[in-house]
Parts: sequence; C-alpha cells; structure tokens
Amino acid sequence: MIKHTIVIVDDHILIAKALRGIIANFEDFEVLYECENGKDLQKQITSKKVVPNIVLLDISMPVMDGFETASWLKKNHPKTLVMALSMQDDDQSVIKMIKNGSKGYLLKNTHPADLEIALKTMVENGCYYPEWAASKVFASLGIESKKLLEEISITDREKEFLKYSATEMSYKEIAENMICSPRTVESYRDNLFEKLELKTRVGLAVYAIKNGYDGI
Amino acid sequence: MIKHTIVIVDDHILIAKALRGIIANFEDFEVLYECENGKDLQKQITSKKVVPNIVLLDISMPVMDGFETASWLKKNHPKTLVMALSMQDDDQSVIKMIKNGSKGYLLKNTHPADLEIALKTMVENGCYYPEWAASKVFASLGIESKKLLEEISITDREKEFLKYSATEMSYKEIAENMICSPRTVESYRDNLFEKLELKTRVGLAVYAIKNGYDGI
DNA sequence: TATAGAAACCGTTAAACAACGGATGCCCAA
DNA sequence: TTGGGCATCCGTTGTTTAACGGTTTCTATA
Repeated sequence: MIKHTIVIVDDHILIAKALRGIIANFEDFEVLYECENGKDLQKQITSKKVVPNIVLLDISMPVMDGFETASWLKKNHPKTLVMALSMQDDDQSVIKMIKNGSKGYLLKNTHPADLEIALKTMVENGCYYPEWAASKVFASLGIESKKLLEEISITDREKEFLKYSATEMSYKEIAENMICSPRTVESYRDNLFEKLELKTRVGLAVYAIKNGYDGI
Repeated sequence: MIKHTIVIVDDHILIAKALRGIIANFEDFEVLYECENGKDLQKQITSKKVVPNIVLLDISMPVMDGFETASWLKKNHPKTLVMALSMQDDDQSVIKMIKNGSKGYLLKNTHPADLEIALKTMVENGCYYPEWAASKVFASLGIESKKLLEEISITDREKEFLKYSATEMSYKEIAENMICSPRTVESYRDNLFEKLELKTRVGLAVYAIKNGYDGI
C-alpha cells in the first residue's frame, strides 16, 4: 500500500524533526521533508516538484505564517490536505484556518495516537476536527462576527507596528522608530482595532505574540 | 554501557512524546517517562522513586513552571542535571533558569544533533550553554541588575492579576473580577513592575503570556 | 509576642491611551 | 481616468494608566 505523504512546516526545527519521528511509526504515512516556514514550503514544493498529500502546518511562524500558507496551498495545491498544529485554541485561529482551507486542527498537547487518528480521518473523510474545535465554530456561527468572514489583511506597515505594540514603548516612541508621526501610529492602531476587533493596546500585544508578529 | 536516564517535562504532550522519539535514537541516553508539568514531575519522582540523571524542562507551563521546577530539583535532587528547553531566548529567562540551577539552555529550534551534543556536553562537563546564551549572561553581568540576583517570588494574588493583565480588561474591570478595589489591583501592578523591572501594562501582558500565566 | 509580609485600601498629578471626527498625496488596477 | 487602498498627518475629548506618596488589618513564624 502506498503511504500518504506528509510535509511538516514548523519554525522549531527540534519539534519538526520530532514530529517526523512520531509519524515514522505510523503505518500509512511518511514524511517527505520539513520546512521552517511558508516561504520555505513554497520553494521546496516548486523546486522539488513533489506535492505532498498532507501538510502539517504550525500557525505562528515568523516569516510566512500558517494562515498565509494555508491560503496559498488552497489556491495553488487545492488537493493537499492541511492539518493545522497550534498551541492556541482560540476561536479566531480555528475559524481563520478553516476559512483559509485547513481541513484539520490539532493542539500540540494532543496524544500521538490521536494525531494518527486525526490524519487517517482527514484522509478518509476529507476533514478532521476535534470536538472542542467544532464547538467553537458552531458557537461563533451564532455570534456571526463580520470580521471572521472577511479576509483579514494586515499591511506591512501595520505588521511593523504590531511588532512594536508588544513592547513597552509608547506610541510616541514607536513613531520615532517607525520614522513617522505619533498620529500615524495611532491610525495604524485604530485600523488594527477595527480589523482584529480589539479595543486596547494590550489586545494588540497579545495578538502580536500569539500570531508570531513579535520578535520578527 | 549504562545509558543516562532522562525525564521530559512539557505540557505539550505531542512535543514531549516527539522528543522522546528523537532521544530514542541517541546512543547514550534513554527516556524514562514524560510529565506534563512540575507538579507532575514531583509526584512521579516521589512515587516511582526513580530519579533521572537529566530533566529536559520546558519553561512555560500552566501549573508549575520551569523556574519553580528547576528550583525544586536543585533543592531536592541536586545531582539531577536540568536542561531548559524554551521558545524564548530572552535574557531574563536564561539567567533566571541558571540562577535556579539549570545546567543547560536550548531553544526549540535547535537541530536534534545539537541536542545530543548538548546532552553529552552537559553530562561530561557539568553544563552546556550555546554561544548566544553565554553572551547574554556576560552582557547582563555588566548591567548588573539587582533583580536578576534576587529570587523573584510572585504571590498567588499577583499571579491571578497577571492572568487578567493579558486581557483587554481595565484595572477597574479586573478589580471586579478579583473582588477587590481598583486601587488594590494597581498595587499588584506596581509590585510586579518592581519585581519584574517593567513599567507598562503591555510589559506585564507580554510577561504573562511568555511565562504561561495567561489562560491558566 | 514582635515582626515580616501579604492583602486591602486611599489621594494627587501627569502622561498615555482610545474614540470620535477629519484631510492629503501616492500608486496600482479596473 | 477613476476609484480604492495605503501611508501620512491633524484636533478634541474623555478615560485609563503610571508614579508618587501613604494606611490598616491579618496571618504565619521566628
């Protein structure tokens, strides 16, 4: 029997390699290679011309994050099944990943056996979501937040600001670093409040960290 | 030849299991068992009465974090070598872990081969620090921050506040949730500013997330 | 039984932040 | 060529946060 091919995308090399080890024990799956981020995956896929059946995808990555990567795969390799792997279990992430074409969502504190079950289910049924993820989705359907249905696009400048927002700098200091006026910085802030449905600086900081926009 | 025994402490089961897989390939090391947090480790060690040579220790954990755990091991099992495993590469974490008895510090984006080298070096020389970690330590020696030398103890009430500090609640709202006056909450804040050498709410939020005090 | 530390509380002032409302110039794509 | 998105800038108002100074009560323990 032919094994289903997997590519792992995670910026933590140790974890990527470790996951490979786990999957090596699964009968029906084999790992082709690992990538450090979405950009890396794009390169590997186009250069090697080997498209995997499944992509195990970490969400928070410095260069091209899970959301962007899933979206790219959806457009360019729609047959590839994306399984999101995340530390976060927040509604936004789950729904955003589904929106961007992910067919599965697992937390990193899943048992290896459950990973195998999840992969098998995804291959057989087309998708796999644990109960908690499903319930989050259903719960959000009631709320019907407009933002969840939109493509949340963050401009480069806003991303730059997001990075600073997770520091102890005041907007004035951020402006100095971004070489623009404090008012401009406050505009970036207001735009992000709107896009991300947040209302405080702390919200931005938390978002920045959880989505890997800090530290870049 | 007798293998060095290792226990892995990480709240992300998948990662703990995966690390076990990696180490299984190392000649001189074997994993005894995994724990989800420091409390779990305490239980396992006392019940099984098997003390490992090495503890591979994640820093940010919900229940009993890496700092506390390292400190406990130092007191109760001083012969056990602690290798810290973290996403964070910030000065504070590195120095605090060393202070609490850790003999090694690795980032999760280390190559498996380097993990083996690190473990071997730690066993042979008593400690292992990658260059970047060492340079952070030396750099901090110049600055000579008093806080780094003190035991940073955070009270339960302060921990509770830390959790809230990473939300969009105002201090007034936090006070309502903690059932106390806003002024009191501001005292917790001021105490933490002092202890953690921070000066803004955002600093607290970032600290809370990076050290696993959020979401508890 | 002192004493230390925790938890709770308070007042004032200045700076930072958030919520409104705007405007201009630029470039790219329909 | 026209419009939309991006980046830049501005004013006003009110709230929140931060820095400074304190006090009282309770509990654990040396």
